[in-house]
Amino acid sequence: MSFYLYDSVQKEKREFIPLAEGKATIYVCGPTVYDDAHLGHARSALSFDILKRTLQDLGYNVTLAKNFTDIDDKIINKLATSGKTLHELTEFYINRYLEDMAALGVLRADIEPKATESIEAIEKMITELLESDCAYTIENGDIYFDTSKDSRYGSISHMVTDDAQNISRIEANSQKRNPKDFALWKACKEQDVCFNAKIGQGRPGWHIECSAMINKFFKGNDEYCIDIHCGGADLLFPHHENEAAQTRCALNKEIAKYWMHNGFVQIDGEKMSKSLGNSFFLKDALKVYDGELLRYYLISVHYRNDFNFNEVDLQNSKKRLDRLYRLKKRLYGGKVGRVNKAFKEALLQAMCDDLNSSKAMAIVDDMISSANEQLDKEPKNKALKQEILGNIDYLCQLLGIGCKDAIEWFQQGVSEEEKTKIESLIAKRAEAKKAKDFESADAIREELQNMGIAIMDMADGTKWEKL
RNA sequence: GGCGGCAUAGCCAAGUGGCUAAGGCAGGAGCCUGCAAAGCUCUGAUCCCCGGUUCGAAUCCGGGUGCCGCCUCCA
Repeated sequence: MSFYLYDSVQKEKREFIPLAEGKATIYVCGPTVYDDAHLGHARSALSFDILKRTLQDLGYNVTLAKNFTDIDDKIINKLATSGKTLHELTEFYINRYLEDMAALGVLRADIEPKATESIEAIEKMITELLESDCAYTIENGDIYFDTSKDSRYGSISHMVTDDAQNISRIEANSQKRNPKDFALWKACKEQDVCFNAKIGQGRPGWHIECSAMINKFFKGNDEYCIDIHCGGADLLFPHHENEAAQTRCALNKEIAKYWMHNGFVQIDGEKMSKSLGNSFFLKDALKVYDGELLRYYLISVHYRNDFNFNEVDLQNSKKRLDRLYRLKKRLYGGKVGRVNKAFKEALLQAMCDDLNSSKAMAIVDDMISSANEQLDKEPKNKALKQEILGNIDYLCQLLGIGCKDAIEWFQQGVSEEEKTKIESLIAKRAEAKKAKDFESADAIREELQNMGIAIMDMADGTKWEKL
């Protein structure tokens, strides 16, 4: 089965043909670690997590790198008030990021490079750029990239290079050769964090990190460094344009063969930003909602579309995901068999079409309905039960959905004490039912309802769920 | 000012030239149930507007309207 992805540079779906047969190299632009991760970080991480899972399922040996930008203006600003060292501060947020991603079921990257641990590679690349006159040093010691030296500058984002037409908000800097030139290295100034380097004491600019780290960790071939370069839609310009330019000038090849960009997350139809006061930290969302539910909700919309996060749709997703767990609960404790071939093919086929997770989820819904229907007809069919559990198992592997324990899923946030009480009320109700005292039975059901517990009488006894 | 994206039933959301426009939530009907719940079945849209191309368009082209993003740090 071939994998097709929408290349956001060529603006069309392209068949994935890797640089090296059987291997896939992916680089995802990760977070700048000066604060907790928000829903946008989650969306990006999830988009490329399902990319990795799909390629793995197709048999590719996938190497995914996701960087941490751990030196940057915002981090330095935060340092002043935090009382921490740079390393303490960034480690703190890196760990919190990783915790959140784990809760969402995002697989750990194979390589997690940090800018501060790649100074040598960065310095080497800047030196090469200086030697070929693609970079220049200004009076204060800052080193800039000369965008005019790259004839293909603009080919990634398709932004026009004629600055007369482009009312840019780029600060005028008389020492820059071209308005679009950007800093590769920022020379040490007061109260700055500095690294010792032959190119002068200072710290790297944002764009050079990614280019240097990709070159450090991936060999690529004569034409490209890696297969797929991923990131948020906002990174296309200038970040990815600049990455590509540096790599062309320093290494004489393209940084990536394919580019993928995920769409934005809005909150209730508005852009998420601190100034609007609607920043939605994952940590806060995870206090209220299960990580797998957030995952399910966030991948229910195709990764390239914008995503409008809101409570109503999230609750809709909860109900939808509950259906899957009810099916899993129905087969609780059973042996997990092999996945149904047609189901697997259909799911994978959907994912191979530029990660159509939305379609994949519709296929899952169909599987759930038909499984319930068959189970109604043949409640004792062991092979059937095993296959359904096999399907759910595969779903967990491919999409990271349906991985949790089905009983626990419906009992989240219920204490042991409450559970005992619920069980005893259910036992009481069973007695009342047996004695045909439906009035008492219904009263107990209402009492449970008021506790936020829904019950359902099944063939093998009464089951309950936390609403 | 430059560049780009989106507009599908009450809501969310697939589909990008051709069989009955996926799927979910909400709503309606039925089966099941002591009654419910859960589960199953049935039930809903000429695809923002106007032109054009085509035997045929939600899907392609042109023009509107509306929303959003990038051009400054941003996933």
